[in-house]
Amino acid sequence: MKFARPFLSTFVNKVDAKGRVSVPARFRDILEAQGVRALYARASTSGPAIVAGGLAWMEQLHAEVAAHDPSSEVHDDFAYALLGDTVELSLDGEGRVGFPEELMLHAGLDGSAAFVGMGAYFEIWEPRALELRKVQARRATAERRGQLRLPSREGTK
Amino acid sequence: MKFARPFLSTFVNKVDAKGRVSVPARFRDILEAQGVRALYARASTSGPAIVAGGLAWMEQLHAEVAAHDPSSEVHDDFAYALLGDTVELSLDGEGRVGFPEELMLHAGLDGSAAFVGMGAYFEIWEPRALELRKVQARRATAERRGQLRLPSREGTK
DNA sequence: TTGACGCCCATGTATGCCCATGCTATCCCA
DNA sequence: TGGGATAGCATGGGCATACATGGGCGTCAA
Repeated sequence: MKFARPFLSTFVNKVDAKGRVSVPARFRDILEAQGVRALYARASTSGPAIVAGGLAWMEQLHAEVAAHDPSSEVHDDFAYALLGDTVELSLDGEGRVGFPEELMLHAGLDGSAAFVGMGAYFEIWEPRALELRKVQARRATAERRGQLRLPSREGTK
Repeated sequence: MKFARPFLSTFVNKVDAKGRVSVPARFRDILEAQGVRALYARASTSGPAIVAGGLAWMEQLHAEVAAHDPSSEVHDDFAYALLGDTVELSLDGEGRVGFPEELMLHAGLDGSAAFVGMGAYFEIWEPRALELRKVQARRATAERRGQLRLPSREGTK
């Protein structure tokens, strides 16, 4: 599979009265380059955030599930947790999506949403919560200096 | 074979007085794209649920059975369990199906039914029971992610 | 005759689709 | 170099449609 362009940077957009949010244009381009005007999203298991990605990311998850014996417990666990909880959201003509109530609550979204690129996928946070998380991440990263691994020629810039 | 659009997410619909349930529109689209306005269903062997899928899924099961020596016991076991207990249910004009009494009982359906996408197929659960199963699945998945680190990509986070 | 089932129509609500507006950053030209 | 023009993007709101749901009627089979 070809290497998809990574999701980068953070964008904060408003959530309107109808619960819609504009997906940052940069992210939109990446998503559409994968063939569909849609994104796939589910609640993060490690924090108050929504994890989302494009078709390529979704196919990876699907492949990961399909790689296991269909009659195994592992397969089912993965399927329920990864596929059963992931929703496909199509973008409207202006590039917006409406997250299900459940996801909005999980991320504590209210008024505005922060899209943060994570490479192959991205996350949506309540802006303040993300800021706190970032502070923590920067501190942890500073302590781990020298542990960064560059496997091959990653386009990390 | 081409990469089929996977069944994703979870939808909860009501079971009306006549025992009919609306198949989620998304699922319907996938089913119809496979050529028939019908779905194939049988009782799950691993829990109180109905396993269902479209023509593609059915053909895959059929192929699995046919791959075994017709005179072998494995072949017969698979045939009885996978094919013999599977029913073909056609959708009505509004995209609803009526599950046989036996399947309703097996899944403990009563009032409402949760359709959960599992990729190549999907399952129908009693909403509460599914939620419990999902909690367990998420926990198991989180633990496994700690163990087996996939080198090339992320997965969940 | 009496259900069971398939087929058809009705309705409220949620959803997607479409057009309009304003902001901003960039570019062009004087 | 300053000011105006322009295009891309985020945002708002109205409207049509799709969807889930409920109910009626006829047909076919025990």
